[in-house]
Amino acid sequence: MGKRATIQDIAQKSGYSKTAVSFAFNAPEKISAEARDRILCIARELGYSPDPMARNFSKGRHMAIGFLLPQNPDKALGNPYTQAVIAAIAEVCQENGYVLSIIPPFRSSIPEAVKNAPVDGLITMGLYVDRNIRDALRGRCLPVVSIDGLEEDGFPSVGIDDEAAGYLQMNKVLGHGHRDIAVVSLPKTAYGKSKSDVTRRREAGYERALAEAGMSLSSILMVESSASYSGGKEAADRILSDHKPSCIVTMADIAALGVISSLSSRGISIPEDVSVVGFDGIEHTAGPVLSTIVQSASEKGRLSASMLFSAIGDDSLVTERKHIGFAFQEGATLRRIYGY
Amino acid sequence: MGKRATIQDIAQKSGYSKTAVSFAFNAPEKISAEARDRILCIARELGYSPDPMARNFSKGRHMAIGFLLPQNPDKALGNPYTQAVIAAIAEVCQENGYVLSIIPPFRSSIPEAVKNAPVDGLITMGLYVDRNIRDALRGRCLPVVSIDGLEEDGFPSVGIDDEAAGYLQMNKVLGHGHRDIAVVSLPKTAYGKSKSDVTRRREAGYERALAEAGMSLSSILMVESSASYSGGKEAADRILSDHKPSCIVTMADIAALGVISSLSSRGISIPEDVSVVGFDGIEHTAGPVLSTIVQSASEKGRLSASMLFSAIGDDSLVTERKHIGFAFQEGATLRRIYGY
DNA sequence: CTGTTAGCGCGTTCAC
DNA sequence: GTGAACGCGCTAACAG
Repeated sequence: MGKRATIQDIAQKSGYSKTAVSFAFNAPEKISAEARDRILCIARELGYSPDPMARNFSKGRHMAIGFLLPQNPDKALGNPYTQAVIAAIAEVCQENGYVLSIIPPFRSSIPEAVKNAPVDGLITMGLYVDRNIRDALRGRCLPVVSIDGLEEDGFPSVGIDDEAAGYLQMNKVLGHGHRDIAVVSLPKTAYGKSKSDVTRRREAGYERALAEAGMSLSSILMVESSASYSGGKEAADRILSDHKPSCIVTMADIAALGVISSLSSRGISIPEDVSVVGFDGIEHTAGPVLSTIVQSASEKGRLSASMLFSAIGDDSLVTERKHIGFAFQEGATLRRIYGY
Repeated sequence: MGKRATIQDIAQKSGYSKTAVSFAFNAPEKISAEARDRILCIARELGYSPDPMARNFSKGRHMAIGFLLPQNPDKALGNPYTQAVIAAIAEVCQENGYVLSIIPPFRSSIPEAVKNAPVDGLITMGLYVDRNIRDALRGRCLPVVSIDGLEEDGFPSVGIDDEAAGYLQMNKVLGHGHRDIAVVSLPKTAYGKSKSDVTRRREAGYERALAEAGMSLSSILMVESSASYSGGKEAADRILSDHKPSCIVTMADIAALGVISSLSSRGISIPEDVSVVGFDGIEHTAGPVLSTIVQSASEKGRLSASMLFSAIGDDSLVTERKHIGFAFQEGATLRRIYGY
C-alpha cells in the first residue's frame, strides 16, 4: 500500500494553488477550462482523488447512515425480515449517494456503539431505548428514526398498529375454528427486563380477539423465543412437550418456519394436524405459503430512510409516528376446522 | 439538534488543557486520578464524548470496512446467500470494533463508489474488476479481499474450487440417471461483456462430468438468469417453453427456489416429474430440502473479513487465494432414476 | 473573472 | 501536565 497523493502534491506539480485543485474537483466553473484540464490531468497521472475522510471532516459529514443492531449480527441478521428492511434502506442510501453502515454493539455495549458510529444518522429497529442509550444518542446530536419503536421514545418512528395486527391475526385463527392455541412470542429486551413493546401491543390485540370469543390470554400457552429459525424450533419443542395444540401462532415468520421444521420432523402434518400462523410476510421461501400477517419490509425500510434523510437535510425535528399498512395473507398453513 | 461540546469546551470548564482531556479518555494512566475524575465528570455534565469523525481523521482510520455491492442493493441483497456472507462479515467487524458499510454503486458507478467510500478496507463478492474499478481501487490504496474473484485480479481472495464443484454437481445429477438436463447459469457481468468467471469455471466442471458420460455441454439447454427468485422463475419458464427436462441444474439456490415455484404452479411435482439441483446451501427455507452444493457462507464471510483485518493491521500484502470446502447435500429435490 | 492566501474543523501526539 | 504542530481538503475573503 503506497501512500496517497494529497491536494498539495497536485498543487505543486501543476503549479496551481490548493484552492484551484479543490475547485477543479468541486466547482469546475470557478476556474478556467485550461487550469481545470491541467489539474485533472495531473491528478489522473498521480492517481489522486480527494481523500473521503478529509473531505468529510471538513464538510462535517460522514456520507453514511447507520442501522443499529440491537443484538449481535448473527442473531439480528439471521432474520430475513430484518434483511429485507436493510435492503430497502440501502436502496434509499444509494439514491442519496450514501453508504449504509451496519452497527453491531461495541463490546456488547449499544451506547458505546452509538458514541463511536461514524454516521450522520441512525435507524433503529426493535430497540428498547434505555437511559444509557438515550444519553448516548443525545450526546451525538444525530437524527434518529426508529422502526417498531415507541412514540414515547421521542423519535420519529415507523411501524404498524401492532394491537390491530395482533387482533387480526388472532381473529383469523379463531375464525377458522381454532380454540386450542399456543403462541410463540418475541424475546424480552436485550437487558432481560421486560417484554418488548411490540410483544405487549400484539398481546393486547390477542386479548381483545380472544375476549370476543369468550376466551382469555391466560387460557392459551405462551412461550417466548428469539425471532429465529432455531428459536422457533425450540419453542415448538417446548409447546409439544406440554401438549399438541390445534394451532401455533408466532410473532415472526422465521420462527414459524422453525416451528414447521420441528413439526415436520415429528411427522406432524401442516395444516392437517397442526396449523401454523406467522407474522411479517417474508419472501422467497420454498414450501407451503405461510398464513401470516404481512407488513411490507421494503415500505418500512424506505419510509424510515426517507424520513432520516429529510431530517439530515433540513435539520427539522419531526416526532411523528407513521403507520404503514398490514394485511392477513391466506396461505396454506392455517386449516379451517369443520363447521367454521 | 444542538451542537456538540468539543474538547476545547471541556478543557476550559475543567481548567485543564486539551491534551489532558484527550488523555482522560484515551490514556488515563498519563494523568492524575484527580485530573481524570474532574475531566470526566465535566464531560459527562456537558454530554461530551470525542467526536468520531475528528478522532478518526486524526488517527487516519475510519473504523469501518466496506462490502462493495456489484449491483443495486435490491438485486445484490435479494440473495439470502449474500446476506449470510454479510452477516458473517459483520460478526468479525464486531469483534474488531468496526462497523460494516454496505456500499452500493454511486450513481451507477462502482469506481465512484470506491473513490468515496469512507472505509479502511473493502470486500468484494462476485465482482468483475475492470480497468476503471482497478484504477479506483489503486487510487484508494486500500486493502481489498475478494470473494469468488479471480487470482489474476491480484487481490487476496476466498472462494471454492468452482471447477471441481461444478463437476461434483453435474456428476451427481448424471449419477442419478439424468440425461435430459437444463442449466440455469449466472448472469453476465454488469457491463454485459462476458460470462462471469464463476460461471466459466463451473461450466468447465460440467463439461468434464458430461464428457465422462459421453455427453457434451452443447447437448444441454443453458439459460442465463440473475441469482434471484424471480430470475429462477423466468428461467424455468424459458426452459419449459422449450421442453420439459428431467433435471434442472441451477447455479444459485435462490434461483432454484424460483424454479421450484414455477414448476409447482404448473402442477409439476418435484422431484417426481422434474428434479431441481441448487448451488450455495442457503438455510432456513421451509419445504423440501434442496439437493445442492453447499459452500459455507459464514466461512467465506469470516475468512475474508479476517484476511482483510490482518491486512489493515500489519500492512502486509498477501495475494493468496484461499479455498474453502464444499460438499453435495443430499436433499429431496433430486430423484434417482430407476436403474441408477 | 481567475486565482491565491490563510484559517478552519477537532482530537491526537510529540517535545518540553 | 502543557503548548503547538499536524492531518487534508474546503471555502471566505481578497488581489490581480
